[in-house]
Amino acid sequence: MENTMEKIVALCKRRGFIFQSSEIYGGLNGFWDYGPLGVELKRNVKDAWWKDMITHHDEFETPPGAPQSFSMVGLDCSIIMHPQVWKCSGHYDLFHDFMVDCKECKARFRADHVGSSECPLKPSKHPGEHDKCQLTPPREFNLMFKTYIGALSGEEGAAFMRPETAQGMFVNFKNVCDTQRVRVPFGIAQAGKSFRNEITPRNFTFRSREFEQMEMEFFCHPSQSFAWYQYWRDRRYNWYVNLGLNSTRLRLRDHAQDELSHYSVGTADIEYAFPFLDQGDFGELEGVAHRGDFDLRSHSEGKLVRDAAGHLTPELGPDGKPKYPGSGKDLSYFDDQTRERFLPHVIEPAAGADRATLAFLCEAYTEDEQPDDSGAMQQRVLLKLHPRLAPLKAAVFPLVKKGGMPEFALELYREIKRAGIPCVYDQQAAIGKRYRRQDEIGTPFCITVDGQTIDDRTVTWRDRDTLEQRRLPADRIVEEIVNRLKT
RNA sequence: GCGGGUGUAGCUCAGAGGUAGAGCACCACGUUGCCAACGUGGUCGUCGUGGGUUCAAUUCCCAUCACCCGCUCCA
Repeated sequence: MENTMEKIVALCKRRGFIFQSSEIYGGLNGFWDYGPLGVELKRNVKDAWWKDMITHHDEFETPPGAPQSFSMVGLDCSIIMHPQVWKCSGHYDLFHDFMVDCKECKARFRADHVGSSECPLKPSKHPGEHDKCQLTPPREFNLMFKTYIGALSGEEGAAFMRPETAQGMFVNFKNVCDTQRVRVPFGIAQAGKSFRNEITPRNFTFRSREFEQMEMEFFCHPSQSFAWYQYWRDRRYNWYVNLGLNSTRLRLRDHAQDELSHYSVGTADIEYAFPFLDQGDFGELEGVAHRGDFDLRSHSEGKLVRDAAGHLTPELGPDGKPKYPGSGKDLSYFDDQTRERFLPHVIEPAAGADRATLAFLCEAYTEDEQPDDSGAMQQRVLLKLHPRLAPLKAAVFPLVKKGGMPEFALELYREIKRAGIPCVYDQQAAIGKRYRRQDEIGTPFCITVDGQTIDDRTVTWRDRDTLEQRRLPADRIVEEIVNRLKT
């Protein structure tokens, strides 16, 4: 089914979910715009996340599987931060490579790894050692977007647009502790744009250069950190399942030891088998990482590296001082109950909002066959989106444009809108076509006003997935929609 | 960054060196009483963009941009 993805991309464009950025100018590789329906869908994804993380969190109750109760707070940091943030986080070095291409064998090597890389041309060992090798000079690859602060764009004003939202939460750890009366364990959550100069943006919105993240940093006592890691890993996986990714296309995968980042002591990915991937391949939706005390230490002492004994210590420059000095601020936490001072460990569930949105779209895309008015089977395209995620929750139709039906339907439509529920009114074309139009954009409920409505104020409630029809009093429609949105 | 493919109406696509077509969609009117209805009428394109060859280019050539596939990359 390699063209399933093409159909989804075409549907996204045709119905106004996702457009290519700057399309009238020929498009821009790696950038995408969300249309009128897409913005609703993606906002619903982010809202679901924010509400489940922050708004609906009960800090007095211990959730199932959690070691204890805890607090959650939100944050919204600037996209451009002090350049030192990225030096201490490790992004500056790791995202900033010099690469060498060989024009003969079409291979690319990191400039600092040429001596240890293998040249495809035998019998030479390393790139550049064979007579045929044609290496380009080292070229700079900046994986972070560089920008300039101030109207005079000199190098002294150079800065970067954040490649992740996480650092804003580490940098504000002390501010949150000092102002919010929170106690460890607690989490800080943030959703927002991030930017990475991906070498190969591809696969629709999956790998974009501008994208949105939903990240949370959970600060806990080191002795409890592994229990919290397991809690968040399972809880985040179930979040996707409960919102509709409940097929075998979703999986939770623990990283192997050699796959772990330089700072991580445990990481699990929540992955989805996107239709654009090969059979058996999965793409990352969210990474849940046990980051230890790497981040708070780095922003305090300076950028850390692992020494010969395997311990994290500040990386030193030629002068014997930290290569990238930290803030020098004490970011430890004092527990006034246990009289203990410690540097909290961090569990980080970091999700891609665009990737989640795309996964929900892919999972929802369904083709089935339903009989038309003459009983012949016709193909139907529908998005089986969870009602919480659907851009529109309901559509109201008059069965035909006469007999007072449009007036009644319009009034019902307005009542639904006044309740704050995204809804459309449509009296165009035949009733069957209107149902199908809504199916294609994932509207879960259609309400039809007919002749009987005028007599007894009941309407037809039609379900997107089952096509089932029920008769309900018009006055109970808003209540019914609200109830269905809670499940 | 490399190699291959693609780019024509909102969508799916046809087309030929002589200045563009179909189906669907969309809009109007009428009809239509629950799952992509019917009739009549109507709107839509600088043929991805820029340049070249030619009397004439959407068609041939070059470049460029975007998308797809493969390689490379992916803290």
